[in-house]
Amino acid sequence: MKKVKTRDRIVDTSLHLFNSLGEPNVTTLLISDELEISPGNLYYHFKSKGDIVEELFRAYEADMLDLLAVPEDADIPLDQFSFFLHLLFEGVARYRFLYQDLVNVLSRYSQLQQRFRRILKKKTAAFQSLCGSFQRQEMMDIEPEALGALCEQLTLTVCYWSSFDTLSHLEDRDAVDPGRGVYQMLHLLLPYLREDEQEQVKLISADYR
Amino acid sequence: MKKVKTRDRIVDTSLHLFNSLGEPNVTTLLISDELEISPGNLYYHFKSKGDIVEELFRAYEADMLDLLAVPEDADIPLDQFSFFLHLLFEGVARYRFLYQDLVNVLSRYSQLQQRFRRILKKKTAAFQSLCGSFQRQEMMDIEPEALGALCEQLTLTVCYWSSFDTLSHLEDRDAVDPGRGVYQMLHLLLPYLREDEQEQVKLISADYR
DNA sequence: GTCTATAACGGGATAGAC
DNA sequence: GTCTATCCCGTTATAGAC
Repeated sequence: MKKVKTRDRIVDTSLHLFNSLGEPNVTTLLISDELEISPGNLYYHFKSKGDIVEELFRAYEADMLDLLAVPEDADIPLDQFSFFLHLLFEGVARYRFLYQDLVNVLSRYSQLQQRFRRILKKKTAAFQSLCGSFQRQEMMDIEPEALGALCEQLTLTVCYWSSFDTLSHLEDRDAVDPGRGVYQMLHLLLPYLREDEQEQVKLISADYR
Repeated sequence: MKKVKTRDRIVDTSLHLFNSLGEPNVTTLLISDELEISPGNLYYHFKSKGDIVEELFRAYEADMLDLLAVPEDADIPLDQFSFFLHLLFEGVARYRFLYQDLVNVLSRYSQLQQRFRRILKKKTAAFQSLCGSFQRQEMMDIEPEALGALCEQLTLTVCYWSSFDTLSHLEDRDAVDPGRGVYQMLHLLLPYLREDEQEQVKLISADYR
């Protein structure tokens, strides 16, 4: 029964507040209030608000780089792919505050820009390699040009789907369902799959509906 | 040679600054500075910064509602459709500050939320009707479920493409090219079109590449 | 490690002269 | 309509006691 360190509580609470209220709307005072500690105490652990954001970003970055290390020439089956999508959406949803006010956040913490872009590139590259795997397995048939557009579209959707979904369908910003995102992603892929695989994806995606 | 009214200059300059720096980063002082008028003068014309945003939003809303009034049962040819997309992207790009920090902006100017959502719905509905037209003309073949996913995807892309594109490819936030967005949209539609129409879209989209 | 108090700053907005 | 001066407030961050 170890006591949770204050530093860690600050990180957790900040993430939660950032996600539900938007990072710009969360003041250091609000964070310390929520934790029932003094503002001074918060600044003992982090020398600035930016440092909290930085720490959260580092965690996001680590999660993503880990997840996106897709083996270049493995045969990925469709169900494993949809599991991958699921993890991807969960990872993004966990740090959705980054996406909700992207331009603002990246402009105020400019050291994150490059790193963010690097992750974006990795996402597109991962989709390229996954589609490559599908093509080698003869599960997919797509022209090179359409492939480029598709992979960009998949990346866009990973980034923005949850914001879009929240905006257009829900009030409660704390309720996030990665499922609908996965469903949408699978539907992007669908038209380029062979008959059998289309059926398989329809079955998988029915669960996510 | 009529002199441009200060009020209008405030609106124009604000829009420009909002778009290139992000609305939260633009202070009323910066706006008045840029115009070489006093802050007090700005507040003579608008009683708050929010009122400037409100006015800009009203213009965006009017543009969109006008554009999205798609005739329900007309036969829309593909080239007209791509022209429509072009206008749509231009309209969004002109007010892109709204999208760049959407959650933040809508949370601070909450009276815009409903109206924003209404426009979003209209966009999806417009795509539904356009696809309906394509189906009636036997240019398109798509199952009802895939159609729903497609129209949501088109709406998502209209909203976020330009932010995404700027983020992933460009440094200069003032340079916006609606073409790449149109290209991406056409590629979403492509797999559901009949042979002949696919060729036609490929030709159209080649211009936008 | 944690607190209280407060400094320092910036941004939105107003008052009142011209 | 436009200006200058100023107020008010919220937010970040620090100093120094406990």
